[in-house]
Amino acid sequence: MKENYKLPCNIAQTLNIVGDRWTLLILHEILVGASTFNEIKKGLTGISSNLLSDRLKYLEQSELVSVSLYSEHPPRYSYSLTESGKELEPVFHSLLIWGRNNLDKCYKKLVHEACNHEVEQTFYCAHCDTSVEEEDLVVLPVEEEVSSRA
Amino acid sequence: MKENYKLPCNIAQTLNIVGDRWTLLILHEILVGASTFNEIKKGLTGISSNLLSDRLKYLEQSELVSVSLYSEHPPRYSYSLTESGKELEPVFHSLLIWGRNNLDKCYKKLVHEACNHEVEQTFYCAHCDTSVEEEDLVVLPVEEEVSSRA
DNA sequence: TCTACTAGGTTGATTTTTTGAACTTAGTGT
DNA sequence: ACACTAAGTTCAAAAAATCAACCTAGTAGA
Repeated sequence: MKENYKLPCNIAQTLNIVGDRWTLLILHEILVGASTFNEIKKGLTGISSNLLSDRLKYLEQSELVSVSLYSEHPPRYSYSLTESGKELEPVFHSLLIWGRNNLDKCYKKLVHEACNHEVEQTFYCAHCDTSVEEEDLVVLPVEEEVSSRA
Repeated sequence: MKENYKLPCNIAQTLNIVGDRWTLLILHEILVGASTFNEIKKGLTGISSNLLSDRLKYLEQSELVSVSLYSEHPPRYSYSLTESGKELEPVFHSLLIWGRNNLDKCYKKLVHEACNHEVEQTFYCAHCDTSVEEEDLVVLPVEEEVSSRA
């Protein structure tokens, strides 16, 4: 396995998997419905076949994408996201919202289906059953889960 | 300006700014407190001086980072995030949470400071004053804001 | 049957990015 | 005077991405 960033940080390690050029966009394309090689390629103007092919292989190996052969003769493949892949949705949403608020030209917005109004991101603490603001969050080291169970 | 991805998509356009190798990690490093060139460089094992220098210039030009000369003689600069830069915090949080749930080896977790329990991401609709689940969200095109004000 | 076309890629050359190491300039500390 | 730090710059080499052409297998039409 390649090891781009050698930093003891979730973000760096996550970016080692999804941070390469085109990778997040490929995953997003599959998330929004593209399922065959050419559908993905058509959705991503400018990507080359060999790169898409390489990335799909890497993503399959990383278990973010699963591939199924839906026709043996001729061979036809269908790409879909695994659970891990689907869990990237909040990442896409946060990038979309950032773009909405900060890009000169933005294309999409994220709305509450029921009322058609735009939403914000927040955090929820299941333990306190309350919503938590950015400023009440802390990033803590994970120490092999010793103390958190005691 | 460079134009990597030519796609009509917030995510692609956002990644045109922050999607280059090392860029998100540089922003994150500044977010968590690094302020001088060498502090940033020390936090990011493996980055080379010229790349860090290039990225900082690009980020300044993109108005995600602001630079101030805090000593004229010798010249010493201090880097900090602009409002746009700080708004990337939810992106970092969502990457951190993804890593927490999906990496083999993870280093950090995001907790509610008051109770020390981990939080989840949700969305909040100000109009309905309610929290909205992933499945009740839709991505809609932004059309020069004609209909949404009427 | 011949031709064109689609899906799903592979191959190889060229170009662009990154890395890596050395060097610079200006000042500090001993 | 000498070593050392901050904040970079310069240039060569290596790695990654782009681009265009090619390939295999099948399908559709004339």
